[in-house]
Amino acid sequence: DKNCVIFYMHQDKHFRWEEEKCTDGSKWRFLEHKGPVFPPPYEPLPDRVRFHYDGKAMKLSPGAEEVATFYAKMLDHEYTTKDIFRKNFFKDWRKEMTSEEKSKITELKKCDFTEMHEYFKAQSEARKQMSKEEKQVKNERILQEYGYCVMDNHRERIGNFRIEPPGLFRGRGDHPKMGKLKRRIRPEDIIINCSKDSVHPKAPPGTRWKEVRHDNKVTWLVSWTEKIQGSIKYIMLNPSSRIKGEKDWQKYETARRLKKIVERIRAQYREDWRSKEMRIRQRAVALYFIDKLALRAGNEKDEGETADTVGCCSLRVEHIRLHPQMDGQDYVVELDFPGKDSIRYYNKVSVEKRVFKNLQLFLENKQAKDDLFDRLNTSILNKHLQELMDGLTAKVFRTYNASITLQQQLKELTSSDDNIPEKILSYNRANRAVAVLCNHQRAPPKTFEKSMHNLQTKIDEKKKQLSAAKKELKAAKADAKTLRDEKSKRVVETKKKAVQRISEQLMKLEVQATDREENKQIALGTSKLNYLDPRISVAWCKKLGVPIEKIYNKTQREKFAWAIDMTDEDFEF
DNA sequence: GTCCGCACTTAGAATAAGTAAC
DNA sequence: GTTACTTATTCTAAGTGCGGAC
Repeated sequence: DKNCVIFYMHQDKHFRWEEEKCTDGSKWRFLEHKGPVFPPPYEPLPDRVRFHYDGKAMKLSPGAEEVATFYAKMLDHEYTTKDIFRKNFFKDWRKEMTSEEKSKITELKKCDFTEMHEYFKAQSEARKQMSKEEKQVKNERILQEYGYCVMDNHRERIGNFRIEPPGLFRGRGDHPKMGKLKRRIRPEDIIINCSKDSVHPKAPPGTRWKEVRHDNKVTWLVSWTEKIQGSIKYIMLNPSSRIKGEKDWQKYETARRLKKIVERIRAQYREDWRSKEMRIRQRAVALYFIDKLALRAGNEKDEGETADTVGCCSLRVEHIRLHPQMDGQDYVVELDFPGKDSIRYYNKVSVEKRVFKNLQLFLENKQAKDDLFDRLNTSILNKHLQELMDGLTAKVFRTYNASITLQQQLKELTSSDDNIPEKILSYNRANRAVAVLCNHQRAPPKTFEKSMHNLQTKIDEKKKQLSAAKKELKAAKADAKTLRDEKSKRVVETKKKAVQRISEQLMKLEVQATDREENKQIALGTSKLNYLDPRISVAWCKKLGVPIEKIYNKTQREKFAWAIDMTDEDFEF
């Protein structure tokens, strides 16, 4: 049966497999869990920790105090300097005040939260001082009780089994709702999903769930509606689970099917650049961007509710500039737009003449705020892609291009003669090429300069050590030449080994420095976790004798257990 | 087509844990 | 043992894409 999926996975060293998946869209047959873990209730501040308004100490009602602490905790965060954040916070805070407080506290800038801030800083300091065991015993107990569920005969790890604690909404970029109050979630807000014939999770004493349902067409265990955006939040399984692993595997198999026909698709969209129909030209140019530049699809977003970010289909005139000539290249397209998480995408790319001419056409008679692709959206694009290949959507191109790039780069950069640190540097460089393609950026770590400096100091020291060791070797050799006895020969050998060891250490440090410098603003984790077929990495490790632990940490090995299990060194993406 | 609800993947930041240096 | 820094894990926001109602 084609629809049957056989899934192999190691867990607890027992070979485990699932087969005969149902084809009716059901995701499980049995599901039992203990429900979510709620954050602890609010603990009022001790009286000595005071809030000041307009220079005077003021005791707040518990409700108002709790919301004030959310702000106090963020005092040294940039958020609290932003107007929108402050405005949204103050508005929602006032809703929690008694009428007396409301009439007194009328301006945020007269509020002084510093004592509260200091108090929380001291608390988190104290928490750090707690012994390892103290923290772990409690965490471990909760993890064992709530961190696992049973799904179809297997005990599976749950991803996020804790309910999000109340706080202030931290939207990314220029988010219009940043600073708004994220209310405490109550059991009455929560929907439980589990098997009818399982032991249902108990709501905390004196409370009840909003609903208990038994829907095996979905994978979530717990859900609730988040009131700031009105979206639904879920508790789902850990990436190491069968249900996630299988889906992940499927994702890469879809990308591999794209590989087989991608040249045909490319030929077609190039053909479509000449279409008589505007909608087809737009579709073809957008697809070219998605394929060549690994752009995201770009769904529409509700204006005013979210930060203004775009993807391919939602690009506007203001995000693109055309340069017939630039830096010695023809037909240069300059793209500059805020992407997912408001990360800036900036790129100058030389394109084919037809693409350039089409873009000129799309821009004609338009204003800065107008859509570049006015006859296109993600739904139209994906419908077209679906016709080209079963399961093909815009994001499959990102997966495909990321994985194929890793495979090519690994081939290009690594040689079996390299030593392990060199191989790992090459792996990281291949990974980096993908991260650059996918525009995975990070803020340079706060300690970056210092840590680079420290590393350089280490390198300098190691260099001194090396020259000293070389000197000693030379002297030993001279001794051996004159004395010609066994003992001095042995000394030469030891010194030789020392030189070798130290120069190896130096090389390692230098490689590390290069790696770190090149990684300053680039985040490798996202591509490694979400875009790179793990079988490419596993095969590479096997072929070149690199231990898998050098590439994947424990969590990653758990997530990719299926790939580690099934892949031999000949695997080709 | 358009809109909307829903479920799921992808994302960088924040925080915790681990480790090396002192 | 403590501190300083690195790495792993957690957190939750922000995307994608599907399907159904109109």
